[in-house]
Amino acid sequence: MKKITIGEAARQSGVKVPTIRYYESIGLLAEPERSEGNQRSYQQSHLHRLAFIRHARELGFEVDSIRTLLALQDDPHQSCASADAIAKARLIEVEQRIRSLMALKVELEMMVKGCGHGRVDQCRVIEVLADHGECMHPQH
Amino acid sequence: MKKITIGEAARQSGVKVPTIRYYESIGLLAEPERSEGNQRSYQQSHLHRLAFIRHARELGFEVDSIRTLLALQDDPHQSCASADAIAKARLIEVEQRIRSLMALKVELEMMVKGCGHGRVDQCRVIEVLADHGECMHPQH
DNA sequence: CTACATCCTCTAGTGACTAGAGGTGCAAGA
DNA sequence: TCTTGCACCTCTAGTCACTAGAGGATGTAG
Repeated sequence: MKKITIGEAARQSGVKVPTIRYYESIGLLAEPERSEGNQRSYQQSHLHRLAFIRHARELGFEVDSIRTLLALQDDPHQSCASADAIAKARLIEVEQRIRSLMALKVELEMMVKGCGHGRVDQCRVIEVLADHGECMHPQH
Repeated sequence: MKKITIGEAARQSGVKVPTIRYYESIGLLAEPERSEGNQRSYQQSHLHRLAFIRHARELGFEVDSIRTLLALQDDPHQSCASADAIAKARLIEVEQRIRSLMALKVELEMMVKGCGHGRVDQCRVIEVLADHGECMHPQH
């Protein structure tokens, strides 16, 4: 076991140093040993944990969901129904988000296309924003 | 000019009462007149402003961008280049966001599909999160 | 006149960090 | 051995765009 400093852990995991300390403070990452001079000294298991957290955050899972997922990971004999439920809920969110972003994209494209680079009083961007009725996708 | 209370403004604009006060506090919405008893009394112009802000927020514009857009709206003889630039920047963001959400969706679908509803140690959800190498879309 | 909804201001909390102040530890070069 | 200088430490406060709640005033319907 060689000592891994917080900086090294940050480099290897891609999670920033202050963020690692933050994860520790909210109990997402176990407190590591400390050196003589009170500096954090991580082990491989911490790096795995950080990778897990990072990946989950990138996938948009909230810290609370990650907490649940980590607890599940620690107890491999448990049913994975909760993990499945969390992932499914996230999938539904993502699908919803994609749908509304697609609608938004169409609207923004129309705005930008309509803009003749003239003066504001002929500007579609402003006009469309001002009048939602002109919006092609009033469901948002 | 009949008096429009903040509650009425909220109902008509779809912006919540505390949010309207918040917009006033950050200078996004002009301070309205007050009644004898110090209650806010809005005019039609405030409602238009609120509709504009709401729509722009729904489209994901930040408050600062909205501030710029509102300033542009107030001076219709100005060039609309800034409005155009803001909308274009937002469009690029949205396209990027859609791309990464699509990748994410694929990954989540695989996770959920792979989950045999057994125990955690056979669970794809946990496994994929733990090992980014298994991820089909390592660009995120 | 009395309920009662709505309004007021103010402070503090949310999530997930990020920034900065002010100080300590540690390894490498002179 | 000393010193330079980066990396580390803790703590507080700031970010964004709100949201929640306390504690009190106003306005309106019956």
